[in-house]
Amino acid sequence: MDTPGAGLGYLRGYNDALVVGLARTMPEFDRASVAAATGLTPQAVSKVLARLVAEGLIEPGGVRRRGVGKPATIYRIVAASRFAIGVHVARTRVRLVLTDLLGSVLAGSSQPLPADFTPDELLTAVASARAQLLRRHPVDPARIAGLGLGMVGPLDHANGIVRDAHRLRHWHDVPLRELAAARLGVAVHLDKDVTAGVTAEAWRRGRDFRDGVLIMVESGIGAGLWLGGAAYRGAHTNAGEFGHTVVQFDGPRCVCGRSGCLEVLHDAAVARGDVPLAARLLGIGVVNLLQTTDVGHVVLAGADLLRHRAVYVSAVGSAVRSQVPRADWLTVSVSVSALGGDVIAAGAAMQVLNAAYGPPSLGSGPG
Amino acid sequence: MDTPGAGLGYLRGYNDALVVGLARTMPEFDRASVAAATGLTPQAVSKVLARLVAEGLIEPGGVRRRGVGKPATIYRIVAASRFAIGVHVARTRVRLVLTDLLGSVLAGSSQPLPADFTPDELLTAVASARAQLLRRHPVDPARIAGLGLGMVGPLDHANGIVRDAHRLRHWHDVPLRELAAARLGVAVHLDKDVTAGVTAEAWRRGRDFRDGVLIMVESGIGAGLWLGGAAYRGAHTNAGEFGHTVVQFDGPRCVCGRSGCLEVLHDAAVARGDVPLAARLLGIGVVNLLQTTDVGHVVLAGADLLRHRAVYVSAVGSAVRSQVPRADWLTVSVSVSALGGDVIAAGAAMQVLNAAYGPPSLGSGPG
DNA sequence: ACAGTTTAGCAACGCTGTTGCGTTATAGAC
DNA sequence: GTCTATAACGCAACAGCGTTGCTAAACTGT
Repeated sequence: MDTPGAGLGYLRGYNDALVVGLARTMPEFDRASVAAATGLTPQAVSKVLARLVAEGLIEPGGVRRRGVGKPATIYRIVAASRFAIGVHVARTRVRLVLTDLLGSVLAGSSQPLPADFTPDELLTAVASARAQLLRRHPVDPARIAGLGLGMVGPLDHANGIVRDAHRLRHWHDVPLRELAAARLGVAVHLDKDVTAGVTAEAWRRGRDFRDGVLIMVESGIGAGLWLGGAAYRGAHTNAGEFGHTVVQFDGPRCVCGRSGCLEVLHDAAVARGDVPLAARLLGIGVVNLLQTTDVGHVVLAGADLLRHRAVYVSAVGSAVRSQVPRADWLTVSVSVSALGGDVIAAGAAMQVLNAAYGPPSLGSGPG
Repeated sequence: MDTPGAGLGYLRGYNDALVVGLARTMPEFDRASVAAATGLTPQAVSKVLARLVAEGLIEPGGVRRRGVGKPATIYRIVAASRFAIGVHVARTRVRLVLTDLLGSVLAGSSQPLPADFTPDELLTAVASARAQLLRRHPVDPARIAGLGLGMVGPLDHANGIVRDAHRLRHWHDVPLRELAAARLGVAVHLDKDVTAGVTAEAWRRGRDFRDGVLIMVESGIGAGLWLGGAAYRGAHTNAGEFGHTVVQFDGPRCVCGRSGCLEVLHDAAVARGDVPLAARLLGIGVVNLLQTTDVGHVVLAGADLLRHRAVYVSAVGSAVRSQVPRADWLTVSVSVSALGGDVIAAGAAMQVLNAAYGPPSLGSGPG
């Protein structure tokens, strides 16, 4: 990958994204508060706000009187100015959601998938679900920023190619991003399901969520990583293969070839009906992840986890409280995604929004 | 932390750093190759090169004839244009090195530390070792970019405060960066030892080293993380506490309170004289780390590891080859740091260089 | 000697955020 | 009712970034 030089366009995109980011989490804001939060001069903020108003992303709405002096103009984000469609490709069905610029889910639609579905069968199902979705909740097509796909890896995010989707035949080196863009006629984003999921949390929570992970338990265990204010995918889009970290090195053999993987132990406990043990094991894995990445937020998700939601939250929460070294400054929040079972699909949509209205990427190589 | 807006100064710093980064790894280069590598126009590269020549960081040296046409001017980095001093604070001694802009170690100097040394005793030892170092290898003081400190955590990198250095009394909430700057009269950088170490590898290897970890085995096991082209420290400068990840959840109790930590198992094996087992355990931990972070480079370091260097390299290498899912695109390099026992001190020096001549930081929040 | 090719750099330009300062709208005092 | 202090807004000029257009310079090959 090249390390591109930066020009004025990068600057504009970055500062615009900074303001959009503030706008997402503040119900209303004025010029002064943006200037204070960004360090930009009020005059520079005026120019940014003018650009965003021209694009329709924000709108002025009333004034704020703070005693003496001319009242400040108040701005609000226009949630319905942009939309995105997110797709969660699971093993037996595909789930689509429509979100607005705030990341709110407006509507959803599902389609079953044939066993061992092909790329073509997937795209047929997506096209049909999209039509149903937009019938159910019509929006101006010009305002749809694009369509995001979240699915199981391994895949190559940079080039939009599915390498070898786990437990799916017909899915070796499939250039899905291009196929989908051609078939559906929109800009397409392809990423791992868990990375899409953590993007949903980051987009909705804003700048507080600089470092976080999304733990997904749903036919396997994976983690989506958001590190230093951006999705982290690793050198080969393979980061977060959290289920295949060993927590009992002399334990039972896993399908991946290693012994005592978190996933094999967890699934065995679930199979025996011992969900509390499964949740405790997940807690050990989560604390391992915290020791390694030191993130501030752990978000739990996935159909298999949500089925025993209370058990998992309690086990992971107490693991974090008791097994992370005690220090008042070492704070970690543990929660279940507010998006529930839609988090992956919604996150796929928000990856599209993040690409268009989030900070531009640089490939910032060292020195 | 604020998320600062970006101005023209950021742009300049970023593009300058891009070129310095190329210059570090290319023995000689011309305008065209920089333009191709960065995507900047040749004219923009001319301006950057002129700035860097004016600063003395690079110099023109001869021409390159490529057949017909006017020969291209070739440039070289001036290794001796800048220097930095790096300090590795260990439990019983302090090690200083002097490096140049390329990250080459020019000279070293050590001092013993009293048992349970205080901040003041440390700074006295550093001042004395620095005097010795500069007597041994005199350099223009104006060319010394600063002094970096690498030591055991937990600490607060952003504010330069040692929180609770592990197994050291007198080290609670010590504002060491300010104390050292006042005492030594130079710009000071404070970071965890392992983060300094991985910075050394990144600074010397350049843009190939976008994602890598440095594994250090030296009175404990830790990892320094370099993710996405920058040091990754986590939300509380506590990332990389790799020794306290559990690899045998029903294993023996560790000092940290958890059971079956990598470190407690590893140290027990070493204590029994079973270094091969210790190395195998480290290999399991390294593969766990790879599953989580998917980095392209694993660098081994630390006095306890170097003592049995061949055993560790072989065990970790074969673990990576046999336990990471086989795929031709999933390439990981495993090596021992070429800097040997100086990697932490040298890395602390390179953190200073990276701050001054590496890419400026943004705190790029999402959206 | 000349043509063709490649590199270097001056000058004008568009765009970024910044600075200086005049304009506008309010609350409070007279 | 009028005036003054205050706070926010925004026009205009500006410095500095990379870009574009073009000319000059330095080489090889004919």
